[in-house]
Amino acid sequence: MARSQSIQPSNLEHFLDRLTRRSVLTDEEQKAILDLPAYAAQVPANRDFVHLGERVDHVSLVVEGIVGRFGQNSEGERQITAIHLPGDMADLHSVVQPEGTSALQALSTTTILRIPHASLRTLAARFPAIAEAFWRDCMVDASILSQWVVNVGRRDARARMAHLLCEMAIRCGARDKGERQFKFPLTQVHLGNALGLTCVHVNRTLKALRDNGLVTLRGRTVHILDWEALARAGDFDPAYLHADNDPEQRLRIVAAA
Amino acid sequence: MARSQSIQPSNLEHFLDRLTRRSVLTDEEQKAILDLPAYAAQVPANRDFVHLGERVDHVSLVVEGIVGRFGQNSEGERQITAIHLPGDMADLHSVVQPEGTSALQALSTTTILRIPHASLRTLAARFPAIAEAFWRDCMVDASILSQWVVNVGRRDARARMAHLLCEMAIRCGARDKGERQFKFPLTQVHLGNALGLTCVHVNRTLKALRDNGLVTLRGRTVHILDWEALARAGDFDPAYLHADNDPEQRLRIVAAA
DNA sequence: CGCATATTTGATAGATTTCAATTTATGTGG
DNA sequence: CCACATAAATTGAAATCTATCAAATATGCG
Repeated sequence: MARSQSIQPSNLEHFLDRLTRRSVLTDEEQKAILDLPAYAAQVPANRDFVHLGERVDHVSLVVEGIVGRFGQNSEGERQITAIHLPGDMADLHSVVQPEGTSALQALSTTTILRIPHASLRTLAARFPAIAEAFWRDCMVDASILSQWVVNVGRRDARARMAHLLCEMAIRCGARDKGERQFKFPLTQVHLGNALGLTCVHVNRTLKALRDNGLVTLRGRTVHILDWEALARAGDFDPAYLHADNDPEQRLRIVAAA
Repeated sequence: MARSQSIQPSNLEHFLDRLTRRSVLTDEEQKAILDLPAYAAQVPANRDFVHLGERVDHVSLVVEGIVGRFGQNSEGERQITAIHLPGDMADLHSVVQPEGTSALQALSTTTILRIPHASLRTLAARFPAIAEAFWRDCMVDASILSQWVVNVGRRDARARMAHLLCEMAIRCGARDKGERQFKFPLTQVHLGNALGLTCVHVNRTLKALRDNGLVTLRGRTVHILDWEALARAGDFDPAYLHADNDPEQRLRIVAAA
């Protein structure tokens, strides 16, 4: 089982960055977030650390590695519904809705920070602007989820794969022009679970993309050889990620104290 | 174009019901919600009333009819990502994230109430518990969306259809034992857009379900002939709808004023 | 080095789409 | 209430995409 230990909350900074990219928080509010109690845990690849139907009393912040949120059908076949990278709260929604209807799985060796609901709720109650930032953060995830449905429902295997790789490139911060590369340690089984495909077909789809000179996936890293072509193949428009760091776009409903 | 007029906010009661089924609100908070300004509009079937990429300054509450939220691929093929019934706020998320990445379409002749973001934000800022209830409501939608991915990604056409019809039966309140029926005025094209199938295959799938004595869809109403068998065929577990009306399960983080 | 896991490939079956046509409902004006 | 126009539902045949099954090869890890 995953072991826990109390640590300094310095890794909360990454999460705070994520929040302040889209929401406006005062220094006091930001400090309050950094002061949250957090308990680190190592999770080996392919381990489920939140199970289907489990009611949790904490959220899981991804510090290192990759986490998949998933549901499954009656035959136990998994469908990954979200991929969470370092800095993401994998289940922030559980703060207001702790009865879980999906589960969390480490897709690679992962470090998470567990943060008690109780602490987050105290914070949200004391600082309405933090509750607002949490809400907004959940809505960004929902926006991504919504595109996920479009991807799985209305694109063929090639376009699905291209779209996912484009999304991951942006979210992993690989935004340089020309050749981009980023670490992405998923197996082809994981990719199949994410895209609603079998791993055999994932393999063939990747081969086709590789043969076309669009992208290679070797070992644990993705090399994007032709970003324009990949984005076209995947019908990719990054607007839904709300990743542009424009301070003008940041919102705050609640007045500062 | 849809015409607007100011009306009494009595139709907000249905929305308030939806909120208080899962959140705890004081009388004052409830009254504040009912006092929201609202502008009614009629929308004919198949009209888009929020367009892709549009930035809205109001939310749309469904009063009558059925609304679909959708995205689309580069060829304009639509994928419905959520179906909203009377009492649902189709885009409550836009309060904290107004840049839209999906659009709204009337799936049948529909009446909506437009409620300005400004009013909702004032309310959320003044009553943190209302912001919390809004957040929670959005999370219920996200939970449904998550299952939608599982449905489209990991079930065949028959199971997909069965699952959707089960979900709609519950959400339409058709919970009587034995034969259930409910109004569901979608065309087979709409069903295809919801399920990631062509309308031709929708037709064949419905025929198969009908021939098996599970369900019929005639005119604008669904008759469920064998609920158990349909739920089994659709691999349906209603937990994700969070529809059980157990007062014990209602949450409130924020202290009452 | 050797086992376990992951990737790759081939052949075949099955599911879904596409294209095209026909039939059936639905609504509207006379 | 009927005739008409339109939208929706239905059906068939062929093409395409994806899954399934089975096996071989590669890779990583202790």
